[in-house]
Amino acid sequence: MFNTQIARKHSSETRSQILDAALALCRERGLEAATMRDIAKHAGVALGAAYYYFPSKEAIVQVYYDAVGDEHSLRVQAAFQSANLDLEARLRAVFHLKLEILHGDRRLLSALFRYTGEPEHPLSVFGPATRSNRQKSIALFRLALAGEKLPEDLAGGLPILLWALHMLLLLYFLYDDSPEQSRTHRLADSGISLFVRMLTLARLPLLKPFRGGLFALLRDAGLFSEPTSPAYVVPQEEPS
Amino acid sequence: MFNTQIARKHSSETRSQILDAALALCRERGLEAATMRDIAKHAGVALGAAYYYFPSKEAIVQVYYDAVGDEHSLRVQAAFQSANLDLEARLRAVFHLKLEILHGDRRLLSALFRYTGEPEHPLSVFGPATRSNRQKSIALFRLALAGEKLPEDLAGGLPILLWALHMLLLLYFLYDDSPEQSRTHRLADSGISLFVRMLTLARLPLLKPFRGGLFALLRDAGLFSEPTSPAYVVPQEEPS
DNA sequence: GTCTATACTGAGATAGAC
DNA sequence: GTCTATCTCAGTATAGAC
Repeated sequence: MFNTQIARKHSSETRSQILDAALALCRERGLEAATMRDIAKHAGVALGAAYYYFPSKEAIVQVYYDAVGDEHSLRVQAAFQSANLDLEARLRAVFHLKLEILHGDRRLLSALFRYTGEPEHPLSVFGPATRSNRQKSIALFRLALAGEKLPEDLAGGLPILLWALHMLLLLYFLYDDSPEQSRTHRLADSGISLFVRMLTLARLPLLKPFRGGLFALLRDAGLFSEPTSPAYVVPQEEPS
Repeated sequence: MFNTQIARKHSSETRSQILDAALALCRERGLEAATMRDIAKHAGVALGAAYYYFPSKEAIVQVYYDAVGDEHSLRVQAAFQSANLDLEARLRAVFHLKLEILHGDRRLLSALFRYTGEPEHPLSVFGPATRSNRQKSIALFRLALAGEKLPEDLAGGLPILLWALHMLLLLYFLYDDSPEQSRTHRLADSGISLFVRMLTLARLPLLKPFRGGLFALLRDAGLFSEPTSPAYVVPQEEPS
């Protein structure tokens, strides 16, 4: 599998030319329709060069997936540092920044969703091969919740639950034909608002049976048990 | 697109030989790995014959999708007629019968999920082209809820919500490596139990703000508004 | 190590003979 | 209705220029 560390060995700009051409073509016409030959042609290189840098079309999607995650981490951290936000505002930042990054990339996102039903595939967003992408994303939700006083099970589980809901939102985003996907943004806001209210409600003893039932269900589903390296919080930028 | 009505024009058994071979191969090795050439060979016909009956490989998946839906409708109706079940038992029947039908077909199901992120694709389970499959499935959940006294918005929305949850369960099913996917079955039971309890809770006036918020959210998401032909209840078997 | 040119393979899909 | 031959094109392989 391609990974970004190898990139440094290649001195020229050829790689990014190919990547740019690939992403542009995929944005325009989707992954299927963007052939490696077209990509190479648009990048001004031979077919072999494209395959030299990206062993397959999927490798390009992988790089895109990683890049989106990194960009999201950077922007969320910047937002959290630049202002003292409350829980709702932090969650809104996480969701809307993601949507902003993906704005215009719905066809690329479609390409990624394609492997969702194939657990063994290296690009399955729920599969073992993308665990580190997932962990980085979950860490952002954990960061958003960091200020809250929560019982341990919730503190461990809610970030994963939020991540899962955010994946559902991205699916909604793909189907959202409103201008600029404004419906998706509104849905995110309503959902976050409801989530925050429920979090308050969940502390009421009256709702214990409900809360217990729901979270037992999520725990059974494994939603609360994605293994995490305890020390991991947020991806660090390597000094170049 | 292929549809089952055309089938009658083809007199021979060739079609079902091809279909059987195709489904067997796809169950065994997945859609990608099952080539049309292999399918034709296993069915004992030439490549051209396979394409004569199924204009594309996707057409085979389409036929499978339709067949699963029809089989599910038949079994659910049979279960509901053979005994007087309460709500929880009816919902269990709908969920477990679906899982039984799909048992052993996880690779085929994977193939179907592949198009979930492509709204325009004829096989997208959320797309306009599969609306009738969806309506048939939603009708079964409506049937399961039929005995309950519900406010109008819930009566309209809950079947769609249950259908959406059932799709999530199928995704879980694909990732469930427990023997015979027993975890999925248990999760279905817990989820149904919780759903029924929540339905009771939702009637308490105390929870009005919560219920209002959640259902407003789902309505905004469009989950409650999939257009339905009012007269439609359950697919009828055409007398042959 | 970086890249070009070109030919090969395998698979979906089609045309036309019978 | 069925077969054989063929087309197209993604992806691969390779040989070699620099």
